[in-house]
Amino acid sequence: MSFAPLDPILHNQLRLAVVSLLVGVESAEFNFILEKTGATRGNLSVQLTKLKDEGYITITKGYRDNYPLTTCKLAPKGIKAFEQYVKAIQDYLKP
Amino acid sequence: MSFAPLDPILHNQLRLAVVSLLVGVESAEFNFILEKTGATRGNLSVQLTKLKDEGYITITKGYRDNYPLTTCKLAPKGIKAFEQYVKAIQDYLKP
DNA sequence: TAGACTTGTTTATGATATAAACAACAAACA
DNA sequence: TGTTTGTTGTTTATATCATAAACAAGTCTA
Repeated sequence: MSFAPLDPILHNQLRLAVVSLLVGVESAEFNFILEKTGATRGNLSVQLTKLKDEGYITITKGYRDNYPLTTCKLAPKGIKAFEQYVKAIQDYLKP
Repeated sequence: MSFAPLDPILHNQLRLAVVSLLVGVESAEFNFILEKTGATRGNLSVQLTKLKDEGYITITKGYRDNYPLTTCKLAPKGIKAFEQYVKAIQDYLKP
């Protein structure tokens, strides 16, 4: 096999976008990610949960101005997985 | 949306590997692709058909030494799509 | 001619992605 | 006050997709 396997958790447009976003920042709020990715709330909620379940991100729930506030932060496992994914997909991109 | 959409036809490990392989060569036989990608015959058959239906590759069926011989070649549409995909996914890989 | 091999296709099913529907609470307004 | 609109997310229903197992059609060989 000349092609490294691609982490199926990251090989999804929205999840990859989320992790890519988080790599650049300390943390990000639900609505910020929503806007940057253009996703629907439902889809984003599902994919954030998946990333959390996988240990790629941590999710903190709080309140601000009386409204729920969900904050996401990349976990070490997520960082490693992202770096690994970036390395792996290079094999596919330059023939 | 800060992230360009990723062509769903190419955003699949096996199909991306196939197209990536084909970019480098004039054409490739079924078994060659099979070996290079490590896929199963069934899965490869399905994904090649999908790439053909999309107009990304052409498939030529013939015989060699009395056995069926399936040969694949990248079509112009496939080349463009691949270049576009490579460009698009860069947004996701460097934060 | 029976059995094993080659080359691929079809199909069955389990997983996945996504949007629609829902929920819980807050604020505005009548 | 109470009802209606807005905010922030979650749950669920469905349609699609990826994959391997089963199948098919022909070939070789003993």
